[in-house]
Amino acid sequence: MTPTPGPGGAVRQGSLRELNLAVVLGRIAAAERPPSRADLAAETGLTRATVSAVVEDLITGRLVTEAEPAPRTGAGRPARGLVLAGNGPAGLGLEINVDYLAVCVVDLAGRVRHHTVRRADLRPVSPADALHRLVELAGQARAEAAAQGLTLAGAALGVPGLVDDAGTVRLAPNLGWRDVPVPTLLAGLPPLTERVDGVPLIVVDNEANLSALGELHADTDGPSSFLHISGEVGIGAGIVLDGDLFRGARGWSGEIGHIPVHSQGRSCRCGGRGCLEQYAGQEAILAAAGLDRADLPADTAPLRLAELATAGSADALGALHEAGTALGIAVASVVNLLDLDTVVLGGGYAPLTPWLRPPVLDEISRRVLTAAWSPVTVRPAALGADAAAVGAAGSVVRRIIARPAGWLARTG
Amino acid sequence: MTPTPGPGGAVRQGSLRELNLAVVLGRIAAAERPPSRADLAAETGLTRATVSAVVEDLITGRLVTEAEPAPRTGAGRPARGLVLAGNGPAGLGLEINVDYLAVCVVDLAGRVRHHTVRRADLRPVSPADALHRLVELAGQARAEAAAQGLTLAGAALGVPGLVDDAGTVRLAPNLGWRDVPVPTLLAGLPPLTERVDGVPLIVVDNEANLSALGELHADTDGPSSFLHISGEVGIGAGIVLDGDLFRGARGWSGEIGHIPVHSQGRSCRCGGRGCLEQYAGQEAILAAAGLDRADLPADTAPLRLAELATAGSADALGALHEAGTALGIAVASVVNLLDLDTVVLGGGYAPLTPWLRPPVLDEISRRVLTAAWSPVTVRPAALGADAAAVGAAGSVVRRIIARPAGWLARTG
DNA sequence: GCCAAATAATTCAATCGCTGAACAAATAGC
DNA sequence: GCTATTTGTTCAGCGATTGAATTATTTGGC
Repeated sequence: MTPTPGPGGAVRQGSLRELNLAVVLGRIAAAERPPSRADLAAETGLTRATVSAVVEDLITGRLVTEAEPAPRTGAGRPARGLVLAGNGPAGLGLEINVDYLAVCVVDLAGRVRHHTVRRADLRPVSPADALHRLVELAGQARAEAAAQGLTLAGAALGVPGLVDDAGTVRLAPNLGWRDVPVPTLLAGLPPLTERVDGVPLIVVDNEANLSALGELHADTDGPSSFLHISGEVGIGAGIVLDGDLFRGARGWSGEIGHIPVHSQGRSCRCGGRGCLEQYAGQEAILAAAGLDRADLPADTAPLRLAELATAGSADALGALHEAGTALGIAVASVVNLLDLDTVVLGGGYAPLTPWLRPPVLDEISRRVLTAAWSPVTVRPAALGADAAAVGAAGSVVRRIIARPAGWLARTG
Repeated sequence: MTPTPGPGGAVRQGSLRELNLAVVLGRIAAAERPPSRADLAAETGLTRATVSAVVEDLITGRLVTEAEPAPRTGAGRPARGLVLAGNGPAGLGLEINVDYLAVCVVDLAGRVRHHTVRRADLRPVSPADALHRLVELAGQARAEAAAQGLTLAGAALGVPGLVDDAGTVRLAPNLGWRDVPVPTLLAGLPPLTERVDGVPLIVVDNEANLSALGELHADTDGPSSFLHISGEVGIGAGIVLDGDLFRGARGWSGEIGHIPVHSQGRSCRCGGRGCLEQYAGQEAILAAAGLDRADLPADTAPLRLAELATAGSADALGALHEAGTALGIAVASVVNLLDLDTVVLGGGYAPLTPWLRPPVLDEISRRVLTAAWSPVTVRPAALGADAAAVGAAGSVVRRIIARPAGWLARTG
């Protein structure tokens, strides 16, 4: 959210306009109903004159448009409502996962304008090949966006693994990737090689992080600080603090899967014992429920489990209780450490929330000292399985809203 | 660090100067050697003319002074170095702990200008009485500060417990406090009742948080993101991210003492089992080392343990190893979650670092996946036992440096 | 149906703070 | 003693915000 001033942090004369562009646009984006220029002036403390000038810049830059049906209130000249433009810049979101590729386009207002999921087992496919297929989908998405009058302002790619600052995937165990230099592999493959505002068009990030951002985006009046847990084969968490993703010193935050929950329990491939993943990872739950993982694709497993649990299968219920307890122990540690009041169960956990929530809440109320004063909410994610793609596209849009000056400078 | 613009986040004409005052003052505070106006202009990108104007404001506001011995380099007119003033505003730091009261005064440059510790067992003393004694010490500190030409610009009080936004101590188990409304009790007790800049003069915060801030303050060229762990009777952690204390949704972050490390282990008063505190808390370590807690005051216990360990006592070494392992398990979870690269052992842990560090590092390298690529540093805190008081005073000073306009508006 | 009150948005001179260039100050080296 | 060099200040110019006045557009009362 913090707009970046000039080099060295100093605020130049021109930064003033840049900052106010961001403030006004941010208000328009966050508003419940389309605000008028006068509303914005009252909210921000700026003069109506200034707001008018700022809004004019935003309108000519295709970031904002006037809403036709102005909200009427009483006497006086009717206000003209301002909304985020639906024909300006848009974000391209990409996702590579174990058994599908996803691409989507999200406009400034957060609406998903295009969405494609292509199922394919990507484990036997080489990284270069997988990226090649993805670029093909991206090309279609770009054409579709153009047809809708949108201009892609950037792209973000989510992968289920650790990504460093340069965009190299250091390790994606479930995909079998190791030290894959995504930007290099994408070089020469249009349409993702351009640069926008000095920044490469494409940003690579962890899937769990982007899913958390997607949640923030999807539920705009939800809390701005929460823990989002993606339950896939591995377990990843995205930490959103004050409306911003917390990435850690090197962008590797949220590795929650190896928090020890049963210290003398099953040994884990990480070298520790009793890691969360051994009890609440997808394979562990399926095994405990007596299901064979080979029988069903990873993305249908949670739904199958939910069916069984609804039908009253003792094995399934027991497996979910055990998983929920383990999850609760880990979540309690996180809540104690960060004092968050909302936990979102995402990815494969979302459809299982009815069964996971009770044991999770149970462990929290037992272990979190402050839970007595202010309760912790545990709820399912608003977005579905491919939240990461939507979150990726949303992160692009988000950056434009936080710093509109960069976009405006491009178009002139 | 982020200076607060006007209401609604808007940047008014005058905010420009406010922001640049903060930028320039921040640079002077962070510089290795006294920078000249020209240096600041080069660093920040502002004009020398602007920097001169800003610096003039800072000098007349007694925040900055010109250093006499200017650092010479080559030809040309000699620069005049700028340093934080030693005769301007200062922060008052207060601490109430189980067996002592502490008061200190820290000037803008971070120098401790006054420091008093009064030993007393405060468990049998009523909160009102304890605060009364503290106010007495604060009065002496204020007189002392005035004698040195300093003006107290605010005060912060650290307590070993949970504090809410209003400054009420919700729970301080080791002190026996529950729902103690500190600001109310202090009302009517000068010299801590005034208001500065609309904010009450005194701020109450958790001791572990303030100790972490003290560490940030004491080691200015250290990293700006770290985990600071205070090992007292309870175990508290302060999380510093990017030079700012992370407080959580309600200010109750850092409750690390009840992370489960041995799930089927000793049952804890919190209701869980195998909590960290049961293995690495001061009482647990002493018991494991075969020492009777009643024999020695809490604040000398760590030193006694260090003596025994140095002398090669098998009991002491075993106790420290067990504590270090438990601590390592918990710290590994935190590092996995937040991706921090530095862990500071503070409070009672500081003198025990030589024995705690190896098992902690051992658990980290075993459990933290990313530790292979970038190692985690574990080191003792720079400040001693009453780091909280210094950190409290430092937090006051820190606020002035981050937002000098407030102070300047007071003095005119 | 017409006028007054009310609210929204724009226009314009004034002002505040930064910029850029010219200038004064102070020192090292030749 | 003179020149090159760097620091810090002065001053006109300019961009962005401000505040008041003006225009635009509707509701409500007579």
